[in-house]
Amino acid sequence: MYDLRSLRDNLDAIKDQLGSRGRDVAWDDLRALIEARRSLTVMVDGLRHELKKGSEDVARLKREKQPADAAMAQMKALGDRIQVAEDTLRSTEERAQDMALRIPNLPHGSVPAGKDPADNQEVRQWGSAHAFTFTPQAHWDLGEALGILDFERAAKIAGARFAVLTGLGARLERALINFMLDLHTTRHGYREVLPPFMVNRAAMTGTGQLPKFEDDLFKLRDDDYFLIPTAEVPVTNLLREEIVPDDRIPIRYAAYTPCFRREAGSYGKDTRGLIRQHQFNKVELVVFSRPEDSYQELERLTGHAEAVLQELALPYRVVTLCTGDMGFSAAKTYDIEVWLPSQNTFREISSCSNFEAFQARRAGIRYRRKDGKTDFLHTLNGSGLAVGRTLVAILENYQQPDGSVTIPPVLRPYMGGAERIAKS
RNA sequence: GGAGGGGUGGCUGAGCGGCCGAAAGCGCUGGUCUUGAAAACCAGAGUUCGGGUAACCGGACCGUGGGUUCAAAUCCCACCCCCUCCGCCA
Repeated sequence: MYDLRSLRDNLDAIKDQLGSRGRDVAWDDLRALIEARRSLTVMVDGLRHELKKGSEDVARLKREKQPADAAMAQMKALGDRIQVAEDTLRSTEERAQDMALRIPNLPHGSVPAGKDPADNQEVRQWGSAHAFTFTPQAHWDLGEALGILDFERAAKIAGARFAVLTGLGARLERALINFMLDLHTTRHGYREVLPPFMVNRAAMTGTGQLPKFEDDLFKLRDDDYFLIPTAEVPVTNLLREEIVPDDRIPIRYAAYTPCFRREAGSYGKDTRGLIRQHQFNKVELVVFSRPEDSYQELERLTGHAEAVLQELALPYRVVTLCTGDMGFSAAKTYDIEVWLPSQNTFREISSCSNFEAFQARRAGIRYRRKDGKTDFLHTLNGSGLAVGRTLVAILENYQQPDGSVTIPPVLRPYMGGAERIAKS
């Protein structure tokens, strides 16, 4: 989001630069609201000043045993006027604020223009797809045959887009979580965090899920809590309304959490398998950076996510999302896509974004610069990685002609030494 | 869930409804002193909104939101959070 001050000063420039990303914004209404807020502020401040002075006069008159009734009546009337003006100011400010909260972030200059995933730009590829001597099976067929995935019973106890993992499947999921966290905390310098899986409205607004995307979230009926759609929400909001000393920056957190998404509007997409679930596990990387370092940090962060796939020897590519495919809050996003042989294509397994000061302004995340001034930090995050999709990639890429699955060597210590998953 | 106590500046902690953005101590920053450091002494220092090129001026902020009053950190109400005890509970 933009603060109202810079919106007022740069409204036309912001509107131009947003282009089609800003097509939902009623710019003229917003401009009028911001200007009204400013003039109302001037008025209210003046009236309050008068009231303060008047009240001091009353105090003085009373001290000097002078009659104060006239002054008091005058101040009473002034107070009533202030009340009215303040109410108007408050509602004007709220409306302006609400509009500002619905404006998406400005894409960075290096982001390719475009309207859909077809316009994304491939940055690099790593590894090469295994040449199968047989037709590779989809992970859901493999998993069900191996007795480690159970979608039918998941539907019975919960519904569509849920899965039950059992036996070595459950063990593999847990192994992946531990492997990823260990990698990021010991080799990449992240501090591990285990946050709440439910957050309040303020946190959701801070990272940009609210107010615009409430329909995508699971919400508790009797409390104003939401299930987190990603660890980004609780972890980024860890520093909400704080001013961080310069010497603590950069701050890097790695967090495992389940993620909950309603997937409204995705009917018919990826209906089978683990790719698109209402609940999935993810290890998330979150970085707080000085503004001048944030794009360097984005490259690092992306590299840390890629390292997981390299360790697992899974082929992937990195793409830069175009302006039309980027999320609401991001200034620049790299997607990492893993190779899925059964679909003969790359599928997203990580999304690494620089939000610049967009989230920091919403959440009040600031730091004390060396010159003593406060400034907003830049926030970044990336999946490191989506665990369910990683499990999918392992099942499909490591499958054998007999339907068993080899366990990648780096995971074996986490699997009690097991080397393969076979039908038991 | 029941009973009681409490939420004030980086921290500790004062604050008769009016001259309180808020004492004091600690910590912090600059200076004096010192070969250097410590100590001592002096000075400075919150966040935010608006006006102004600027110096500066004005408003708001004492958990949050309402209310009473000419005037609220101080009084009233609701909510949130923390602590103690009881109940329940992994």
